[in-house]
Amino acid sequence: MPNLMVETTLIHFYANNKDIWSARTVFDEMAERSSVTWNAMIKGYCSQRKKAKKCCREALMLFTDMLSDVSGVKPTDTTMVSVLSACSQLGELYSGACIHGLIEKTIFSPENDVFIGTGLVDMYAKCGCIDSAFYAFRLMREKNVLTWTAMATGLAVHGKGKEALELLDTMESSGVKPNPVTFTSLFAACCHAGLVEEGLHLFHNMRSRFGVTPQIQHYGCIVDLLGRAGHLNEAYDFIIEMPMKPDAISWRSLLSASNVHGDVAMAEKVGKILLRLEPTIRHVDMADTSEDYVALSNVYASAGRWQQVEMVRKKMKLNRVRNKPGGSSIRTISNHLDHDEL
DNA sequence: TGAAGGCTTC
Repeated sequence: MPNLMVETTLIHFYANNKDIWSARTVFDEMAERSSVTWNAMIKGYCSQRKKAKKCCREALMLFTDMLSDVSGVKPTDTTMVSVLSACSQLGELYSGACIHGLIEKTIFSPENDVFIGTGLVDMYAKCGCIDSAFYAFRLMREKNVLTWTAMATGLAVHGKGKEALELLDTMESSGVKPNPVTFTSLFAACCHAGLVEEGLHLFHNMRSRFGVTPQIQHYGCIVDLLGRAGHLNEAYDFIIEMPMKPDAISWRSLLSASNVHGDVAMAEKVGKILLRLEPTIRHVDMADTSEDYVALSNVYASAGRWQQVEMVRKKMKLNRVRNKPGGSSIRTISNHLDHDEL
């Protein structure tokens, strides 16, 4: 006879191992479910990398099922944190705001719960409401490094680089130490606001002042920072001089910057390096590698070099790389639980 | 009140 705890653990196990469909089968066949069971399933959906949007929609649908479940099971703080994350990933402001309302009505105040508070900051910021994110942030009594980082990320995507750097000072004086993720967000903030000097200064001081050793993602951010600002040769040299093997992300951002700044020679050089990288370094998923072929093909197309465009297309076919359709993730006005896939 | 939960560059 299966038992509730064993089956719930099994849902965790399948979801953590990327087999969300087996997790759902276990969930559907259970005779009895606790809130922990529902949370395991909802969280499982929210943390899938593949088909993330579809899974986040499933999470929100399951959440409405949970609300109307006749067994009397109630959402908990864990449930709310998970569904806020689903809204963030989907850019679903309407659903996020509804869930915020539900949190205020049913559970404790978000300002006293660092998990829920951080979830709200993240949700509002990712859904385009930086003011609401900042309001939720200010109300929180306890803020940890994840809360500060979520706020910095929000400021970064809204182009508020100076404010993000000021946030680092306030964070420091509050006694919270930044972590490697915080720096990734801060560099992104500098990048989107064109704060090249400030970003480089922070990069050179992050170890001595904050005790955080730069990792490959930080080097990637600096490449992006230099590239977007048009310092393409500097960005190239920066990649070459990295103390570790450069990853595809660094090369890809330089390729994109070369395209934006119309430097066909640099774009061609970088595009070729990118395609020479082993597929495992470029991406685990073959579908994603199409972006690199398309990018290089676009370089040639913008320069009117149609023979090379054709050559890249042929190489793509030869390597059986399929083109991937694009999509948008911001949905402010929508039926918040519709079933279509983006 | 856990079998658990929040932040990351192209």
